[in-house]
Amino acid sequence: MMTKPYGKPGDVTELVSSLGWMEEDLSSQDGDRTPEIGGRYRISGGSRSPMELGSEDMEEEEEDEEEEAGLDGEKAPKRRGPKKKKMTKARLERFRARRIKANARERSRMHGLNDALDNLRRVMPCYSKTQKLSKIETLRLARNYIWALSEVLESGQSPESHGFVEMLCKGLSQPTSNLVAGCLQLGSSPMLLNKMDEKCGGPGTGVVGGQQAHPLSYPSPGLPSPPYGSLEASHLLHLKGLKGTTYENPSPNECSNGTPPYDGPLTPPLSISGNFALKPEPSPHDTERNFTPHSALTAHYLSSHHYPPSSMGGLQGPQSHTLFPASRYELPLDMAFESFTPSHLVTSQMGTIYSE
DNA sequence: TAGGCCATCTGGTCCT
DNA sequence: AGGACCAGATGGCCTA
Repeated sequence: MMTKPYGKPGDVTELVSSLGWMEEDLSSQDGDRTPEIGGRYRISGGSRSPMELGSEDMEEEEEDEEEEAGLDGEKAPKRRGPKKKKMTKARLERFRARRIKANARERSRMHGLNDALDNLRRVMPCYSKTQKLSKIETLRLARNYIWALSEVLESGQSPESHGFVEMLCKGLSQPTSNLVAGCLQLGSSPMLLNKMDEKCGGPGTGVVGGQQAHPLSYPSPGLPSPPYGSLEASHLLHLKGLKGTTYENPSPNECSNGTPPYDGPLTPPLSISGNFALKPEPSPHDTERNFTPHSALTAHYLSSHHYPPSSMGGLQGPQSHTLFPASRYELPLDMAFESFTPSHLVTSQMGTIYSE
């Protein structure tokens, strides 16, 4: 996949040529994601670019000559801090090489972050490959989703209730709220559509998590038409069918849809849906923290194990001894959004999920 | 065209 | 020294 080229002004080629750089094939640093324009690497051309600063000193061949403050003027204010060493050619080259490597790492890091966000999007109540939630909306919805699910567990509120939808939509933008509301209204009037073609199980199978999924879609009046308003069926199905569901967790890689499998350690919220509970005994696979988008299974598990709501704050179940430090799992998603105080339910569950 | 969102570059800070 | 992480800056793309 080739991402869009950098939109930055300034072509490093000039700088490279001025330095005597060979045109490097930078693709080795970042795979196919290396941005190129016309085969040339582009970098920012900010006014403070060290490249430009350095280029002025390039003529200097003296090695590491210290600048004498006051050489250029008796009134010149003395600079504080470490004296800047002159950018010799060698130093400049090292600097650039470092910078390019750092840029590649940073790109890679951000791609990883985006991949994680994509994984998060996939477990949201409404997921569309074509109309992605923005990053901020994804986080907001995730927070609300956790909150709403905890309410389902704690108060027995129906996931089909108006309140559930309201919780999900709290603080979301209008379009996202419409999307979520539209998706969840499906719960009472599902329509069969082979939406699962783009989900797990391949075209027509509709198999999600070992169950026969009922692909849902929502042609909501006044709402953006699908796929904007498409629904990840498994969520609602599990929300609706918390009782008596036999669940076999598929491999995390089974739901790839052509996207890279998610094989890294899961962040706690994502792991709500892991097969944490149905295998009391740690298996060799437990360390992989299998992941499937069926968050409501947590509810299923907890309810089937008769965890009273009162115990959620200090989980008294068989695995309560494995609770993780609360500080680590206290929903950082809250962040700068409006005040949000979910029960400790989810936090407590995390300890269970991750018991090893 | 303004505003939202995004990808990227960059320099600073902290840590190993 | 080098990597991870972060926040600010910048510019492109898209949509209302």
